[in-house]
Amino acid sequence: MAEKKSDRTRAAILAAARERFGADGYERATIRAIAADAAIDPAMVMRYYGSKEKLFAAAAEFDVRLPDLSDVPRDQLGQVLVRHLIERWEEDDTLQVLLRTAVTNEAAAERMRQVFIGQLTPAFERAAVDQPAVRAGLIATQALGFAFCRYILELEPIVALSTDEAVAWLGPTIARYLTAPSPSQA
Amino acid sequence: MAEKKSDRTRAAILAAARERFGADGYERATIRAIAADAAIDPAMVMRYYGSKEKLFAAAAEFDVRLPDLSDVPRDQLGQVLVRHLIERWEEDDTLQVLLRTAVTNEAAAERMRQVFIGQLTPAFERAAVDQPAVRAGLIATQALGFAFCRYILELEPIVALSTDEAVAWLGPTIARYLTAPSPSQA
DNA sequence: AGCATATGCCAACGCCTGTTGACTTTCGCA
DNA sequence: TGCGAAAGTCAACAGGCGTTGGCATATGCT
Repeated sequence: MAEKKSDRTRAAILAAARERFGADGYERATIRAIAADAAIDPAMVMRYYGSKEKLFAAAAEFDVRLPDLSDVPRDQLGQVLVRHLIERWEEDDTLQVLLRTAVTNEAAAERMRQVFIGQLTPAFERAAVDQPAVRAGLIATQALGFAFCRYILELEPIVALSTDEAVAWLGPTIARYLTAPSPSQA
Repeated sequence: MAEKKSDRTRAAILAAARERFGADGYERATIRAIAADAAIDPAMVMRYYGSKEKLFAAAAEFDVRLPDLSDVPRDQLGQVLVRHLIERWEEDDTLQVLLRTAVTNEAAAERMRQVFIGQLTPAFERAAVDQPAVRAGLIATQALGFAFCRYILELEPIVALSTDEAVAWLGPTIARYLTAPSPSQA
């Protein structure tokens, strides 16, 4: 009885929900379509998750899983961080869900803020970085912009980049946002 | 008869449409709400613009209006470009409309691609920049990411930046994307 | 003034949405 | 084998949507 019958249905619903929310955004992803993908009745979605909003909340759970940065050499911080973010991005489509929905859904926006400010800032504090909030914000602009162009807009030159090329291009940017003295020039 | 009565209604509809599309995104911005904002009947919107899609197409017209970059000193390119983009952003909310809608609306996404690849790339070509497409794409990631965090997500540390501070932070990034040799470090 | 045309309003349509409640089937345990 | 609960099905609801066509009003020209 460790695995009940209903658990698999719940999981199927959640997987379908993530796919639809990620592909269509919050409003265009309908309960009916999600249910059809999971091959069950729309009413089951309501029984298991209560409402579309609660289903979304469950589908948008995310942890950026930052590694410990305090023992990384200062001059490799950018590369390490960028590589982690990009790889985290591609192994888990939840961030694509958030990106696609945060634009019109306040709950998604709040969760995104929580990830990028609430999780990045304290990690930077622990790594003894000054002005951790501003730096977290700046890094968010580059990381989210990259994801937006690569996965949502699908700009050809950005889609074409390999992970290594992307790391090589973005690494120095992230590094500078992380370590450069306040408003600086080049 | 240079200015007919209907022209003002058309303009009122377009202004209301821009506001709603920019605030709510494509699907949540309803014809009825736009018409209410413009203080006219929903049927008028159809009469003047034919359909919601065509209204959107009219509301999302945008030109990035890049200045001529060929006579700007190489070491000021980043600052100049960033300042232009940010100021262009804030004087015209059409880009916010695009940003809010490109996520779920293919027409908006296509227009955004046209702006950032179709307008940036040839300008870089004229300024004798090598690999203009990749560089345009990279600059798009940083510019759009900044706008996304500042105007859509409203991340506090990014919202709090003044224009000058933003230029100081992003300028070197854009400059590097514009001039650094291919995949580089530092 | 009188008429044609431009402008605007109203009511309704067909469709799709999230959500609900009642009903049927399946399963696990005594 | 029975019985109760869990799991799944079905049809319908109320409301919002884009869109349409018919009708009233205002406008401008002769």
